[in-house]
Amino acid sequence: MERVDDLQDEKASGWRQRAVSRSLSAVRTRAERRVQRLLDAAFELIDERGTSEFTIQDVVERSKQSLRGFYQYFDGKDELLFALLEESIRESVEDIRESVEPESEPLKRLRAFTIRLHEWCGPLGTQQKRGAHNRLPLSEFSLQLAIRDPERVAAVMAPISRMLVELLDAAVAADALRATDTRRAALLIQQTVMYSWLMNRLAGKTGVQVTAEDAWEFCLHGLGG
Amino acid sequence: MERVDDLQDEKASGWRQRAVSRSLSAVRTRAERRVQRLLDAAFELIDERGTSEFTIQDVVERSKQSLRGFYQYFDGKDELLFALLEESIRESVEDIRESVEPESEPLKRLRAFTIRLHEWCGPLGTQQKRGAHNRLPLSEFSLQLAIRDPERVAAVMAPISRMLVELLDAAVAADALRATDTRRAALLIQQTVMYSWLMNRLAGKTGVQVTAEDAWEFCLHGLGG
DNA sequence: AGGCGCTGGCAATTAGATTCTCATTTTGGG
DNA sequence: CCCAAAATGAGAATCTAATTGCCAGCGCCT
Repeated sequence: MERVDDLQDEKASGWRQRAVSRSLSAVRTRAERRVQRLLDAAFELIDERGTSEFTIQDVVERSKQSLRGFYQYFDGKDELLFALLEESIRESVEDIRESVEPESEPLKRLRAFTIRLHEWCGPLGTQQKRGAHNRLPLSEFSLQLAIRDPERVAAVMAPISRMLVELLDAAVAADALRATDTRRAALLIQQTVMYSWLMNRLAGKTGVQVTAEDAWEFCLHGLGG
Repeated sequence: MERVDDLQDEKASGWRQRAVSRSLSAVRTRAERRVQRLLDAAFELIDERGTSEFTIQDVVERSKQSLRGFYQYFDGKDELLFALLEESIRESVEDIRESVEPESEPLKRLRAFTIRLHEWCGPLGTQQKRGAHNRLPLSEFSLQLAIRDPERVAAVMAPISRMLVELLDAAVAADALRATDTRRAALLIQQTVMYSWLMNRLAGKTGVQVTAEDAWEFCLHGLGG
């Protein structure tokens, strides 16, 4: 399905481009629309049901496609999930970057990153952002996927990890923080921030909750700030 | 492995009661032996395969029971999983307590707790403990179960949480630590320590790993020690 | 026009969990 | 020791959801 003469053109930037041949532009357009519909349908289901447990059938029906079609584009359910996760992380990275940019001091930048990331991973606060998706279900499956395919998840989350390491390096360089290994520090921060919703859920009705601020304070001092 | 009979009198754990309460005292002994066999078989499978993904069939065959029998004692697979988790946590609490007792200073006690808990939740180190089970698969479970039934998991982990809060309260009382809310602090510590194996797995081959020591330092400073 | 890949619609297959049925065995009471 | 009720064992049947297979149109490219 891939033609040699297509490869000499501009460098493709994402999986979307590489996935479909350009010589068959009409087919490609159709295919992309199709894939997009599947993704949209899946997102809708997640938002509506507040859970990541939909069936392929649901997705197919909602998107008015056929099972046959689904398996034409995705090797299986996991592939769909990864695609959703990738898409979602793309959005969040963009959003977080916007949130970090206006700050100039290394520590404030790091703080902005932390707080925003926390918001992205947890349940929607009272202040719903634009037409953003309900991200909790996605966090849930990132957890499940991390258990059965950690490398894949790591790859998908790489953009976030990279940004975090950069911010940490900057902070260390500016002497605002001391950390022997920023990558290790990044792991600790990610864990604390991205999955605090899990512990909050476990805490349940006891009323104790770890807020974005709490998480930030904990990380900051934890790294000796 | 045949240490079941003496449980008849002492206070049985939650799942044990639930599982056996249906049949009354006479059959009880037999029933308990049966339940125990199922649990042993499940533990064996987990240890051998290093994963928590066995089928009920496997368990039934290994324990020389029948499906009928399995469902007589457990309402479903989740019940079995919870039973295993409960059992495993019982062991760990015991072990952690032994590890904490010899220490007298509040901070050292807290440290002992943290380090030991970390060892319990992660992959087996080079120093295998007694006939201890491979606990990583169980940690994986606990994570999955925490996603679909958080309250239940919270209940099962309560003994650990309680111990931690006590240690924290003691440390705060001794002025060795300042924390506005020890329960919140407990959540953060649990999260950092119990699930660092997940992040380590995500870090994968990059070589960066969070050790028990790292986790402890992070928590200690994070809480302002 | 003709061929071929893309598609829709569906039946078939697979894997596991959970239930059901029936023949046997065990238990408790007389 | 004998019987009715409860407990079991074996294995078939049912169910859910994912994944594949099959076949007949349809539209695009040459």
